[in-house]
Amino acid sequence: MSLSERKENIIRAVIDSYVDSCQPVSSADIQANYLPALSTATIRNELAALEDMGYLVQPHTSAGRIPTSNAYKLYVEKLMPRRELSKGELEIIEKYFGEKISEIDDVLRSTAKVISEITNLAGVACFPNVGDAVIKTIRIVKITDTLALVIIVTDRGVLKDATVTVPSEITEEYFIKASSFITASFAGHKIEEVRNPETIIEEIKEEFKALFDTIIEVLRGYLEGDGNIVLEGSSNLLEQPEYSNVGKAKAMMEMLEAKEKLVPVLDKKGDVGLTINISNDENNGSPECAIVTANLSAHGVNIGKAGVIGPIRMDYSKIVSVLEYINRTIEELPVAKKFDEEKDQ
Amino acid sequence: MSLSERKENIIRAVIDSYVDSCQPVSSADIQANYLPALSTATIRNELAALEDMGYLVQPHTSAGRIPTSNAYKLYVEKLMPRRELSKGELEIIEKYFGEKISEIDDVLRSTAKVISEITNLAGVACFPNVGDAVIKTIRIVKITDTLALVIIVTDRGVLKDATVTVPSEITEEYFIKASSFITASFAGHKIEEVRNPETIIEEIKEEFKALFDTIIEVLRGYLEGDGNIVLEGSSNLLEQPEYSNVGKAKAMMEMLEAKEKLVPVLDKKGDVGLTINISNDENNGSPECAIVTANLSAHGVNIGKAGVIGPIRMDYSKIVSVLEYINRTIEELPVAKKFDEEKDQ
DNA sequence: TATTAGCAGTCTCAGGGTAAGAGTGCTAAG
DNA sequence: CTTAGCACTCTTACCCTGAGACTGCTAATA
Repeated sequence: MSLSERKENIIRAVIDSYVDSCQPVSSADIQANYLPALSTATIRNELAALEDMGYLVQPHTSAGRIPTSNAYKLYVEKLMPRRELSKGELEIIEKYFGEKISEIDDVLRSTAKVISEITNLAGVACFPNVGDAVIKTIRIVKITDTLALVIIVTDRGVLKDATVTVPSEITEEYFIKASSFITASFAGHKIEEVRNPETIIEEIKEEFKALFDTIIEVLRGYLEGDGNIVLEGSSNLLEQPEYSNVGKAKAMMEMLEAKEKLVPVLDKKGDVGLTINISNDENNGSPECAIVTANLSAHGVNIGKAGVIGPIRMDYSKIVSVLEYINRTIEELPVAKKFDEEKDQ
Repeated sequence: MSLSERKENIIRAVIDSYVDSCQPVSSADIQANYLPALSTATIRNELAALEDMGYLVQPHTSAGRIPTSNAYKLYVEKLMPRRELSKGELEIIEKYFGEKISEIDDVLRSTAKVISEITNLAGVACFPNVGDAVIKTIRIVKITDTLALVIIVTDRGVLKDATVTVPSEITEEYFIKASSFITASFAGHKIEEVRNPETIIEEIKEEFKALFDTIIEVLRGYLEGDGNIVLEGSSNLLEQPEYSNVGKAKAMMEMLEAKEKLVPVLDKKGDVGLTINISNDENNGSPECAIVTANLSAHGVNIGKAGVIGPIRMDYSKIVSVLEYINRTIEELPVAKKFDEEKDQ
C-alpha cells in the first residue's frame, strides 16, 4: 500500500519540524512552514488519516502530532532529502583529517570525533571483527630474560602486542626456529579458527607444543576483547531533550559505558554500506535510541565501522550525508595504504 | 584556633548525616541519631556558631545545615572515622582481583571497576607519567616488506608497540645491528629526555641517523598520549542528586570525557600516598566535584594511580578505606612481579 | 555561666482551583 | 474534495493557602 504524494509531504514536514524542535507538530505549523498551499483543515484531515495508519501519534487530544518509528523508517527509505554538507561541516572534517594521522587507531578516533562534533550526538567507530583477520606471520621475540613478545601480523596490520612469560633458559635461537614453525602452522588461517585448534594443525612437534598452546591462548584473548570501540561525545546526548529526564539519561550512559554490548549492534548486517537501526518501543530494557552505522573502507579494504548513536529523533538526512562524505575522505587517506601491500607490489 | 570536642562531634554528625541523605541536617536530626545527650537548643546554639566560623551553611532560614568544603577538609584531616570494609565490599574486590590478571592494563581496569562498583561513583586509574620510565632495551623487528615494529622495554614493562614504515631494501641484519646501537644510545635514559635529543647522544653514526630520528619520533608520541587513563562507572554519577540537574550532569560528563584534562589533577602531589582534592566553589568553570586519589604500587614499584571522582558529598571514610585495601591487594598480585626483574634475580 | 524548654517567626512546599492557550474534530458550506 | 468556523478537550502556568519544618530568641533552670 503506497501513500499519496500529499501524505508523504505531510509526513516529511512533521518529521522535519519535529527533528528540529522536539515539539508536537500542529496543522498550523505545517501550513506556515512547509505546505502553505493547503488549508489547516485539510492538513488536519490528513494527519488524522496518517494517525490511523500508524505513522503519527498524539501525546494528548489537544496536542500536535509526533512521528512513530514507522514514520522514521519510511522517511529514511524514501522521503529523506539528500543534503550537501555545509561549509562549517566540511571545515570540521578537514580539521580532523587534515592533520597527520599515522595509525588506523587514529583514523577511527578522528572519525568518531568528527561525527560527534558535526551531529552533536555520540560518535562511535570500531574495528571490524578481529576474528575475520587472516594471519600472515607470527614472530616471537625475547625481550627480557623471562618475557617474550608475540607479534602477530594479519592482512589488516599488526595486532596489539601481547607479552608472555617464558622460562629463562629458552634461547633466542629457539624462538627464531619456533617462529617459522608457528608461522607455517597459522599462516592463512583466520583468527577465529583458534576456537577449534585441531583444525589448524593435526600434529605438533613435541618441542613446540607448549609454545603452540601459548599462541592459541593469546589469539583467544583477541577474540574476547571489546572489538576496540571508540566512543566520543556521549555527553552531547545530555543536551537532547529526550534525555533531560535523569533516568533515561542514566540508561543511555550505561549502555554506552558497556561498550562491549554495542558490538553486536554495530556488527549487524555488516555487509551493507549503511544501516539504520531504530529501536522499537518493545525493546529489551535498552534505552530508546537509534544507531546509524556505515562501513569504512580505505583503498577498497574494510577498516571498520563508524556511526552515530542518538535519540530516534535525529537528522538522518544530515547524518547519512556526513557518513558518506567521511567514508569518501577516508578512502583516500594515505595512512590506510600501508596495510594494503598486495596491491602496491 | 581549635574547636571544642563538642563542636567537632557536631560537624562530624552533620557530615555523616548529610553524606547519607543529601538533606540539610536539623538540630533534631543530630540529637535523635548522633548526640542524644544534648538538647536541640544547645545543638542549635553550636550550629549557629559553626555557621559563623564558616563550617556550615543554611540553604534558607527554616532549613537545616549543610557542610561547607571547609568542613569536609576538617573532616578528612581530623574527624573521619577509620572503617573496616564490609563483607560485601570485600567480595567485590575478590571478584575482580581473584580472576587471572595478566597485564598491568588489566590491573588498572579492574581497579577502576572495583572502585566504581563499591563506591557507586566514578572510578579512575592511570599509569604513572610515562616520561619517567627508564629505557632498558629497544628492538626493531621487520615484520613485512615495508613495516617494522619498534619494541621499547622500560623498567616498567613493554610500551605499546609502534609500527614504522621503512624502505623495503633494508634487511633484517641491519635491524639487528641497529637495535644494538640504538639500545646502547638510549638505555638508561628516561623517555622524557627525548625532548632534548642532544642530551642522549652527541654523535650519531651516519648509517643509523634516520633510524635514530624515527625512534625519537616514536618516543615523543608516547609523551603526547593521554597517559592511559581508565575510567569506569561514570554513569553512576547520574544517580547522585547533585547531578540530577541536567546542566550539572553535562558539565561533569564533559569533564570526564576530556580524560586528558584529568591528568594534571591526578598527577598533582604525585608523591604522597593519598590526595583528596575538594574543588572550591570559585573553580574555573569545571563542575563542582571532589577527587580522591591514591598511588598504587606492586612489590614496591609504582604502577600508577587510582581514585574516585564524585560530588563533594562523598563518604570519604569508606573511600579511603577502599583505596588503602585495594593498594594492599595489588601490592601482592603476582602479575606485577614480572616487571620487577631486578629483585627476582 | 552554660544549658534548656517553649514559642513566635520565617521560609518552603505540596495541593487545589482557575484562566489562558493550544490544537483538534466536526459540521456545514463552497 | 476542500475549507471556514466553532465548540470542545486537555495542558500548563499561576496564584493562593495551609501545613510543616526549623530556627532564633527569651526566659527559666541547674
